[in-house]
Amino acid sequence: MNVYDHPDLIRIAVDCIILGFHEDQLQLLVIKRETDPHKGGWSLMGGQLRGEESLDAAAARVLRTLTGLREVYLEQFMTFGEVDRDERGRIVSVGYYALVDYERATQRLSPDYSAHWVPITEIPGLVFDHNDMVDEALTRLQYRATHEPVVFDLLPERFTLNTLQAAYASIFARRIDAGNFRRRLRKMNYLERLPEKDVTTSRKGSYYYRFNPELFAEAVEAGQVFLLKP
Amino acid sequence: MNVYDHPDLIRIAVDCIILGFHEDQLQLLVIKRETDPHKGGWSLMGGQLRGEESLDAAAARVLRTLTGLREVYLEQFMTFGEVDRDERGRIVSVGYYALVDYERATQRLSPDYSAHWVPITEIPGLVFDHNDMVDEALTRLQYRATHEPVVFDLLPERFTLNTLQAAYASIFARRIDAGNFRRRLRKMNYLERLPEKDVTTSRKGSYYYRFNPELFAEAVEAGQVFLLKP
DNA sequence: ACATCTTATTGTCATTTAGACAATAACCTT
DNA sequence: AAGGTTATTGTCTAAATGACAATAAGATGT
Repeated sequence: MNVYDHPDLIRIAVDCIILGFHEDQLQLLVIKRETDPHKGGWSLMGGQLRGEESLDAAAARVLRTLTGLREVYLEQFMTFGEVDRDERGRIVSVGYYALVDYERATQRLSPDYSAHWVPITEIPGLVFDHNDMVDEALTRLQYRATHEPVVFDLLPERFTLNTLQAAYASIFARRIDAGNFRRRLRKMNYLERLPEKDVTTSRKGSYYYRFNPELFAEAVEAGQVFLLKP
Repeated sequence: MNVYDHPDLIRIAVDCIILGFHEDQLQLLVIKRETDPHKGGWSLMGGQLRGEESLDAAAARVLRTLTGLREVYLEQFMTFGEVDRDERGRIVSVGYYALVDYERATQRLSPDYSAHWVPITEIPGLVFDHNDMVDEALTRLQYRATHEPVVFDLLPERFTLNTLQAAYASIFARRIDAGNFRRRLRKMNYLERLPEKDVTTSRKGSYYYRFNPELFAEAVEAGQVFLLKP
């Protein structure tokens, strides 16, 4: 049976705002539409919900199809249901955003969708209501990043505090005072300083750090909350 | 055509967490199911999404059907899509919560659904995943109430600061220091003190206040933000 | 009439946090 | 050894927070 045989039925889709961090900038992964309408237009990666999978599973599948990644941070943020949002018919779309490691995602990227990373400051016009989706996703990310340790999902296992600062600066689109930022970080004893240094950016080099989930769980257990304003 | 003829198709519904404020307590409006499954069980008010209406419109319709109210604060907070969340078949449900004036809603309440208010501290077992929905809605309300002036939608036009404090206390399920709370309120010049007093609770009586949306708009224009932590 | 009670309302104070900025430290280059 | 660059820590002021005390405004009872 083809869903197009029943035009009065409403279909459900899932769209993914896939975010990475590269060159001190938050980056969005977009694909190029292969079919009409809007053939050749920039689009988010999405897919129709299947009968046997949950919404979360559908979002994970869509993400996996494009990037090959599993076990990625995915958060549902909003569902879009305007009647005319998609000229192909009535499609309600559940929006998810994903936080991925840029390098890992780029390595395994499927060649089937003409995917490209675009810096968050230069998002092009996207098809349908996808620009609205991106805006909503970023708003939610800003909230989440201040209350939960999700930024680390954007970074590789080892990162410098400068990189962390740059990630926050990009998420909130504002400059951050390094001194004050580090003062707050110093209270988080689940940030482990590693012996190695990154010497690519300066002669002095800056220490690598690592987010320790076990230590964080202990801190939460002890009543400590993650709070990192920009 | 009957949707049941196509079991592999997924239906979309909208469920409303309708909240009011009464006797110093946040209250939830629940209905009694008239049909199986779970006939006689407590449920949220919901309804299926129609082809010609948006999600927001569907939520407004569902709310209006039960309470007769229009122009109510409604916010979509989460969509629920577990495969087995509803034994009637595959139904994805978009959750909205509504903030209503308890008295107004109670007056116009439809008699068709055996609706009842239950205090938020004594939510009974609800059908399907409706208890999860309520939890999520309250979490979102807590966030929204600290960042936007939505509490006033729960109160009548005129209210005392004690009532306002009680509303916050109930939303956040914790006691609030009256002195500190009022100090923060004093900075909000869009809270108009009226000449009348409420003398039902004390001999001294406490002034009625009113939220002035125009003044608030001006304050926002001037860069002021609403922020009211519990 | 006056002390008294209850509740509303404002004030005080110690502690913490935010934001701007200066000072030091580490390390490489010349 | 000097100088330059960046990482890292420290200082200081203003503002916010939280706990609590103090005052004010009526009405009531004697």
